[in-house]
Amino acid sequence: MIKKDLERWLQENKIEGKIEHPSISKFGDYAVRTGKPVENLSENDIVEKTEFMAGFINIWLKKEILKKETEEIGTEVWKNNLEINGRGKTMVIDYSAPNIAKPFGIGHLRSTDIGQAIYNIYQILGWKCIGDNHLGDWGTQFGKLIVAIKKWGVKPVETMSIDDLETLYVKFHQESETDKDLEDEARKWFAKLENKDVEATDIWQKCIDISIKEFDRVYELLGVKIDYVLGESFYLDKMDSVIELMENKGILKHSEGAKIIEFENMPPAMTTKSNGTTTYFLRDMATVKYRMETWNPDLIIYEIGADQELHCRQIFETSKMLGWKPQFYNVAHGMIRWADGKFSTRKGHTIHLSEVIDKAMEEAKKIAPDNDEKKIKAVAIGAIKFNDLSQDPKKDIIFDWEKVMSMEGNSGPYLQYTYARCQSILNKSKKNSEINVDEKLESEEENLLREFYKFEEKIIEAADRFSPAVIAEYLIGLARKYNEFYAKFRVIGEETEKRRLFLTERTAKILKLGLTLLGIETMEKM
RNA sequence: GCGCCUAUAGCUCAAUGGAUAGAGUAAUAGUCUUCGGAACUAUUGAUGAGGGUUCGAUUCCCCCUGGGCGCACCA
Repeated sequence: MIKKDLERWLQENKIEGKIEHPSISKFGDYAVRTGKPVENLSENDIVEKTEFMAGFINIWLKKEILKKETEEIGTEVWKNNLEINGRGKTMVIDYSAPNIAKPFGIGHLRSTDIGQAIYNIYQILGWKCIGDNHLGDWGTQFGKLIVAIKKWGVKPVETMSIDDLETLYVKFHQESETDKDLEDEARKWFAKLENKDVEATDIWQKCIDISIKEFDRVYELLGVKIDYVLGESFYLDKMDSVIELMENKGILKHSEGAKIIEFENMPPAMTTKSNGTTTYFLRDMATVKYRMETWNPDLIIYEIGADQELHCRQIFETSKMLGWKPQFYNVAHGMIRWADGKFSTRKGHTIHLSEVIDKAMEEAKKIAPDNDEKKIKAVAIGAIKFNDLSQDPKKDIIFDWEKVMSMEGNSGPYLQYTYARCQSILNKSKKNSEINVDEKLESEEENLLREFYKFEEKIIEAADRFSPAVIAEYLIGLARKYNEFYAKFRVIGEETEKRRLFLTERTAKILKLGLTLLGIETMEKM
């Protein structure tokens, strides 16, 4: 990796400071702020020249090394270099986690596609990755659902769709505003469920079956496969031992009939309610314990919305109190909301993912009516995912129909299109791709050559920052540079065909690798 | 009330202490007898307010204002 070599060289010359890519390319490939010039720099394989300006040492890399690094991208050597970063380390990532009996909303999409991208990024960096879909399949919400089904269900549960279930759930909330007894009834039914009541369990199981079927359809559509689906109910028989551990550590307090854990700088977390039923906090603690015992991870990542930031901090802090060793991180992605601020999910006014996909597919069809269904779908999903992935995860997303379906400019389809464009040239040309760095390059060509090697750095940065957006931004920049080049020069039939093929081929390679990391499909033609 | 996040161009986003704050979109004017126009070129346009730290602040600290989320029997 060039950056590592450069760091070594700087050390040899006793130059300290953060190396960075200058804001403008005319200041070189890298720069270090030293404040004063440094004399007698040692000879080196990678540095072509340096120049002191405005407090910076600007550094230009040798084209020979740029060529070598570029050629390596995607090869075994390259993969091996990346893998060194995380070799021997294990991470578990908790993502997607839709709730049973509720359609897959765009909120869960965010968790799903960011989580999957982080998984892919850590994996290419050599980590052993375990994806765990922690389904919301337990809790008082089922008490509510059972009450609603028994009171207002007009057909047998097993024949209901997931939308029917959602409608009933929403109705429960509306009715319970006036009828206060409903909440109590729901809690009683949940207690029955926890005590393995036959009727409650039967209804619960049927709701699970309906939901899983729907989720599988969505994951298939999104091209997402999560290693494990261990919902909350999986931990039912694993909670007692956690309670015992907490008792032994003396961190469990009794308060108003409930069992809680208190923290110094946070509100308390409840493990057991006054009626004896368990909470999702306790199930989450059992989950951490199970993950440790099963996979012994170094790092556990939660890809969960910012609305559960406190809950996550309580889990992390409690784990620390129990002396558990993994590092924890919560992506705490921002909420999706309208431009005017409101996004009322409680009132049943959610946006379902299927609706977004349908609309995006219509849009993709308008642009290219001749494309088959498969390509239309890949473009539509590419647009939707990219919209999510290209923004800093922790910021809220303003939901905008036009932007979600955008297929121009900074968009997934722009990248897919650029890739297809490259492939089209590569398929037409009969020549080998090859670059001779002694030839004088056009500035658009040189811009490309000086962009390729950064890919590796961006993957590492994305992992450090838990932000796939770092890669998304880079790919947009690369595609833009390629299209600038493309608009100005021809490839096929020119004297310079070989080297232009090289630039085209390398651009395509990175776009494909990068999009794959983001979980976005590429196609040869579109 | 307390805690966490957040404020950059008309709109949606970049810039994680550095050089001239970058893109997309919208608007306007162009490029092309297209190796694929889902493209390219050009013009217009921005750091919420006030302090502080620093050689240097969109970035760090304080305060004010606006927005989002959370704060025990939902998950």
